[in-house]
Amino acid sequence: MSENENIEKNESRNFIEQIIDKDLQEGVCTTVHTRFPPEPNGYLHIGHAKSILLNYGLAKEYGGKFNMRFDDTNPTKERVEFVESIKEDIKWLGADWEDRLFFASDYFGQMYEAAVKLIRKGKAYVSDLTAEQIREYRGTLTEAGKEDPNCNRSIEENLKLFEDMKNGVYKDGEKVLRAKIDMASPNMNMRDPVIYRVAHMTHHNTGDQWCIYPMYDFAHPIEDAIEGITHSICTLEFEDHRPLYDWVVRELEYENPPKQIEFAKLYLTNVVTGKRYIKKLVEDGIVDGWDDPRLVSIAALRRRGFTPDSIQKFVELCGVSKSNSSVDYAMLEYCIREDLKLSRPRMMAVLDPIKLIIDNYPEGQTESLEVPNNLENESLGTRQITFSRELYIEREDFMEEPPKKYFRLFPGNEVRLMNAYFVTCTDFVKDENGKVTEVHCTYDPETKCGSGFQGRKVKGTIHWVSAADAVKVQVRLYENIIDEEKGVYNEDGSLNLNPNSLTVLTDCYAEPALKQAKAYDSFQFVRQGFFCVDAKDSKEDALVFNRIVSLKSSYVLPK
RNA sequence: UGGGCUAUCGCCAAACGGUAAGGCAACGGACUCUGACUCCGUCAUUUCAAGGUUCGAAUCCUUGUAGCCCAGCCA
Repeated sequence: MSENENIEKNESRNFIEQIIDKDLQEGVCTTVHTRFPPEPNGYLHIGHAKSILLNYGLAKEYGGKFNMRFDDTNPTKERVEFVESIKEDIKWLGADWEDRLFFASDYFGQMYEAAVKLIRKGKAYVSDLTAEQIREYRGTLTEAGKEDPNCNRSIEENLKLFEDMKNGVYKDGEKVLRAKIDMASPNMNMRDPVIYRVAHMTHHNTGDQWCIYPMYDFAHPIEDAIEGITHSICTLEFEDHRPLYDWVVRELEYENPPKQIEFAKLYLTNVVTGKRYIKKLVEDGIVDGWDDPRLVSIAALRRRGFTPDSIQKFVELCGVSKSNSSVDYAMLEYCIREDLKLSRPRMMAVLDPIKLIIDNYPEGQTESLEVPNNLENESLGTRQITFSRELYIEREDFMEEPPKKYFRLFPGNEVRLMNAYFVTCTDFVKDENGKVTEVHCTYDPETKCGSGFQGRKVKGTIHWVSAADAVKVQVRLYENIIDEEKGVYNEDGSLNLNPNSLTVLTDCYAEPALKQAKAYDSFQFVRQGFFCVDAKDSKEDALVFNRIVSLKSSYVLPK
């Protein structure tokens, strides 16, 4: 049992694992069966990933099962488009529901029967009250509610009325079925909650078969019980609903009652997940869709270049608890760097080019150099790159008047061109605006990479691409979409946006091997960061790279 | 101010009456054909506060304080 192994390894177990351990030990259950139950009313984001991976991970850890279930009990909000995108995202994350893909709507018949059972037990009644009246009768946080005038209808009358509801006799809102619990409960959820409402609406799954739909609080425990879910894991805001969840399970007399456990949602600092905010960002043209790489929807993370493994690792690192918290975005960055560091080729690309001319390198001459794709991972093999007289280097790798501790190119200084030769800066050219347009240098043929040259050392190594061979690409740099200084929201409730969240560089040069790159392929651009071919905008002859994350750096260029 | 929940390092998070793990971030230093990586070191005498019980308290008790959630025919 992996469960015992974990205990022996003395790994600290989160509070949910501790509950499950205890349940297993005490025979409350003999297996573990979890589920991820989204309503198909939007796109999944990083917060959902935590829930998905938690539920899936628990099932795997205990040798149990994991179900995929769409909680589609409210046709006004749900669309097939979302069920498809959700399935795609979950598969991509790696959570495998095998053959257990379910819909709450598959159980509408059983839910109807369950409601009838409650009526027969005198535990539910049909109410004529309007929505406003129900609200008034409910009381407030500090005052008890009042009895519904219909709460003492006979069982026969309730049965008839409920059947009429089902048969379309009533218009939307005209009648509801309420559970008969306690109008004076300090828990608002227990004040005779509505469990069925009339809604003449076409359902994405059941079409026009039903005109009454169960409410979440009634439907969810039934769904869990039918599927044999042992541990129904949800987020903190449902804590107050647990007494109702337990009430439904008890009144319906399920044999192996599922247990609801609540955990704290995952929040990331300075990100936007609210549907209405993202909708506005899309409408305002600030982002180019729900999968804009600055967003944290699963689709956006995928497009940005995050990997399922990096997200899995991130979720693990965050842990599971009951305290509301907000995890630093840096933790996510750490996880993706960890994943790509050894697994991706390290290529050279110049994002802000300036020409470097090697005056003592013969005009027209080129040479091919074999370079490893990843010095720390030999299995990635090698590739050929072309060296020539005219190269591009980063503009910030040259300074006319360098500050202290500047190891790069400046007049008289020698640096290493990565994978090639040492060069010494001899001169530079400026245009009429004083902008440097080219840098001149000489190279030392003895210092060739791989020659074993030990004569002297240089402090700086810079990257480059051969001007004649380079492929011109577009690179998009991202920053937090939120301006970190002042937090996510402005005083008026609008988003506090970072105006520099997107930088598009159209004049970048990459080494020719990158021409082969396909959508979602990712690389390290040496000294720059990790980059991923944009799946939406990149074309074979017009490559677009997203910067997934920069490399860490302890050096800041003085400005 | 009715009910429910939560407070442990800048950010996550262990510890379950036996003397504050770990990770991220940060900061030193070593190494380096990436100012990266790696390595080594530093980073809570104290757990929201104040009292109390105990040989011993982050853990138990008392009284406070702060934050989150609940008055949908949403989930």
